[in-house]
Amino acid sequence: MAPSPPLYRQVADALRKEITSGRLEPGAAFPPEMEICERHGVSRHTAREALRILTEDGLIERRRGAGTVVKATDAPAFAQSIGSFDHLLQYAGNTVFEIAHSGAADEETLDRFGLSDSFVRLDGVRRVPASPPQASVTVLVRRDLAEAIKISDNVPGSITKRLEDAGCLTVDRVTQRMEAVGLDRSHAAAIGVEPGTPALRTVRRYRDRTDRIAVLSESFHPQGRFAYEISIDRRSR
Amino acid sequence: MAPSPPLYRQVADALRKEITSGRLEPGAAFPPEMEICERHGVSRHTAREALRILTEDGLIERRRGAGTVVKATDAPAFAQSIGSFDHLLQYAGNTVFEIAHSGAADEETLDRFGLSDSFVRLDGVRRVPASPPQASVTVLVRRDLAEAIKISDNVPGSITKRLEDAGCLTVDRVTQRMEAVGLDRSHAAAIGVEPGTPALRTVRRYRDRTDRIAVLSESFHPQGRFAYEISIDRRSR
DNA sequence: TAGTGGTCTAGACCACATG
DNA sequence: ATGTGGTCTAGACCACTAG
Repeated sequence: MAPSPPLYRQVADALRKEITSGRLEPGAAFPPEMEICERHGVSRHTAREALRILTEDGLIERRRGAGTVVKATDAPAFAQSIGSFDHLLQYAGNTVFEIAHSGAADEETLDRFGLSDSFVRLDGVRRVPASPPQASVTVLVRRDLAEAIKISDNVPGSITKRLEDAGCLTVDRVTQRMEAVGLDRSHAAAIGVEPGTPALRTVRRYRDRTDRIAVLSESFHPQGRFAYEISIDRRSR
Repeated sequence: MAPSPPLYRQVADALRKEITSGRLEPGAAFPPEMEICERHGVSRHTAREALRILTEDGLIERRRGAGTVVKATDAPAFAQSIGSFDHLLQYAGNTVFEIAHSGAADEETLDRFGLSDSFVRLDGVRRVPASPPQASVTVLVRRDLAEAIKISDNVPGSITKRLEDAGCLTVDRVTQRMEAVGLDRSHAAAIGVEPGTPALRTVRRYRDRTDRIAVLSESFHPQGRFAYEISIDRRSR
């Protein structure tokens, strides 16, 4: 005989069906705890445990005093977990950002990335010391942040990590865009390959708690020197 | 006056320090619930609530009967949440996988991807009907799965979704690898571009609950027709 | 067999939002 | 003022693991 699942899970599954079946639209009021206790004949603790599951699945939203409302009709089924920036960046810890030029970012550059604040621009390559460059990199740092730290010609690790360690920035969200391009002359020259060589262009926008862009990086990884890997797991239920 | 945080959070923070300070190594035994109750003068429910937080942060691991052990000394700070396969694939819902050739996958192909089981190979393109192809695609489906469903020449959406909907597969983990390449003649011809055109090569491995590879897809997105975007948020604490 | 974590009940007080 | 969800206690029984 299959052992029956715990009570709170049975209640959660019953409630989940109310939502995923479409009988409860997003925004609709959800029954209060006491009603669930009575309807399913369970204690409040058990009902709350069930509601906790639905909350963690993102199906409902609860507010003290106000009540519970339906938030979504289906739950995200997969999650990628990332341990640190270094993991996100997927650079070996021993790579260095070697800066060849720096200065204020011009209007055209800011326009190209849709930036409105004032930024400092750093151009260079990323490599393991004494190895061929892995990528040609441009980093734009918001001026107030760039002034808060000293940036030398050789930055081990990443600029954002430096900013976070210095306490001037907490990154709250990163968006990343990747596409294939052929390298133009300047990027090709920077990393010593032929113009037109296929490359992975990656643009990352780092946002702070106010959702303002704090740092933007654009990098070009030529064919054969880099691959980006992610693993996505089904959420444990 | 700042209101003091709830008891269970205070206990959780105290316990967390025990771990992150390094006084408790990964693998070390963690105090049992009753000891925490006595040490902090709280009820078992409150202690459990604190332990739940540490569990969700991945800092400890609990096993009924066996006890609690330290799992890691720091918690993943970022998480990417993905709502569905369609979101993962980032194809518009109306794209179609048009199959040009199909048959058993040959030894060389299996070797190239490190596969040991027997697979069926499908070659074709992905596109919005009546538009230029977005990508040249090869899909390898494990033979037992391919035989379980009927595969026509035009598959709307994705093969894995089809398999999941039919109930013959539950995908538990997807790994994805992306890099830039120049297109070879056959892929270039399939999507009507010049050989050597830069393209984003994406290989996805879909694994079932036993961690066996169920489906593998390789796609080539030429320059300008596709960009891959992800957003990663700091975990709310 | 002893001790652990998992589930469940009954009851209480509180903070907060809404009418 | 009422009802909501958030926190907390005290106590109980059970399933499981390990010595």
